[in-house]
Amino acid sequence: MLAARPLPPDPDIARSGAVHTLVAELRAMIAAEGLVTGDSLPTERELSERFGMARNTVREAIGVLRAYGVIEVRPKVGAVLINRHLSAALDVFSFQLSISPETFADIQGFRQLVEVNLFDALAPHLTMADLARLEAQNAAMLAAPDVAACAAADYAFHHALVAIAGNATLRDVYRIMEPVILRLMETGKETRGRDMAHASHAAIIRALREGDRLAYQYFMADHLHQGLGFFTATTPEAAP
Amino acid sequence: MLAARPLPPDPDIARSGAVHTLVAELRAMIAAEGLVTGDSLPTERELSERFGMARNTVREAIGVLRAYGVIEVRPKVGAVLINRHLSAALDVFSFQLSISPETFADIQGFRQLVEVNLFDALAPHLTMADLARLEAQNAAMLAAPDVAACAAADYAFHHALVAIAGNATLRDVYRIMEPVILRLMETGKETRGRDMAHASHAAIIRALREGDRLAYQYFMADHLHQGLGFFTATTPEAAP
DNA sequence: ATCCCCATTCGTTGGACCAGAATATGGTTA
DNA sequence: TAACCATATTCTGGTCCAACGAATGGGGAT
Repeated sequence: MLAARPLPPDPDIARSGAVHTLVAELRAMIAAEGLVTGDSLPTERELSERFGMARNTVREAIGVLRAYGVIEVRPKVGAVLINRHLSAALDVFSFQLSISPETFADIQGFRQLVEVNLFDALAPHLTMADLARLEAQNAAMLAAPDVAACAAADYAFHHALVAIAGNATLRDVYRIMEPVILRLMETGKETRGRDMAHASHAAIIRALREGDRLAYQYFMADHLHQGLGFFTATTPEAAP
Repeated sequence: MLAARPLPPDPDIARSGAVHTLVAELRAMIAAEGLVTGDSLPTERELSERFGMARNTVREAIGVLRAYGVIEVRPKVGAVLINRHLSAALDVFSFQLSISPETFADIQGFRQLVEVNLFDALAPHLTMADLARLEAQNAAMLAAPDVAACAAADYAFHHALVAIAGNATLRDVYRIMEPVILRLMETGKETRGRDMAHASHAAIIRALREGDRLAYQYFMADHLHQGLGFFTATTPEAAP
């Protein structure tokens, strides 16, 4: 079962076959007919008839397009064009995202970079409803029955914070990091307890409510630094 | 509206159906059996028998995994695990037909958030060689023969900047966004010329060399704001 | 306008055939 | 006998076909 081959001499993905050609033809057809987001493709049977291929082959090609975030197929209505390429690409990227110490460090560093400096992107969109939701999520963290639920609530708080900024790319990036962040938070909860995180969140919310940029940055940096501290102690290699 | 949804983080994508569950099960199987790059999966017929699904369904799931860059299927050999999810993500994102103005603004906003605040993550790792390379790339942008090459050099500059921070995950995310950033830069070059970008880059490098955090933030924000400004000013209605 | 029924469409299944590659087989020769 | 090469066999993926179930949108009846 274990492959003994050194490495495939053909690094190229299969560029032949009916499915691949059909994907290319569909792409060309979309471009030729000027279809835009929201338009729908013909039915599978019609496509199979038009291109002279079996419906299973058409389905496989459509599956590729769906995995690529180009179309979204709804039963009875057909395949409609969507604009979710980046989300799909990030999904693909994160499919095998390993939960390793390096990834932990990367993502925690990314969170510091983003969340501490998020205030300016956040403030213009912030509403009272947002603040109420953040407080509800913070309360839910305290009421969580176990560590996993607590970590989930913690993640929900930060994800909601990021979502308020209204940047779909940033939200997608956070979404793909969710499993890693959850693991990170669970470990943190086990070592530090949840009260500290709750207090930090409350301070962050207060700073947001008062529009205090410096206070927000201070509390957020402090909050994230707590999470970073525990695990840098467990990673031997953090240099160059 | 805030009903306690247990698990669906993204209700957009279809998270049901035999194909999706099989993808998840295959993913779990790979993790459970500790399969690594080079190992091979059972045959389609064996999988269909083991999971009680038709071979066509198994094929669709395998097609998804192949589109995700997780496996590469060779005739007679079967599906072997590969480690190409990053390049697969690049393929996915390059596949897109048209880039919407929303995506442009979105990614530019993401870049602002990241790159403007990158200084603190950058400074500890910055070396003289890094500065020299940045200057070389900036010079290359000026010497580029055409707009595409100029945009490529521009992207190389920013990618190198992000890479210096030493965050591999962030660097990969930037690589995934490369096609869109390139398109963005090409359009910018056509309207604004390259001298302005070159001057901004030079100012950024100077700020880095002098360790001037505020100057770096100022010039980077200005630089990225130019790119955003042109685009928001010239957002035409998408091709109907 | 509302409700109900039906036709259409996707989702999935089971089976079939074909081309090609890996392997076993058998014959040939040193 | 043993090494070697050509052939036959046997998998495996790639494609196609026919069919059924479930869900849903639309059209007709009220």
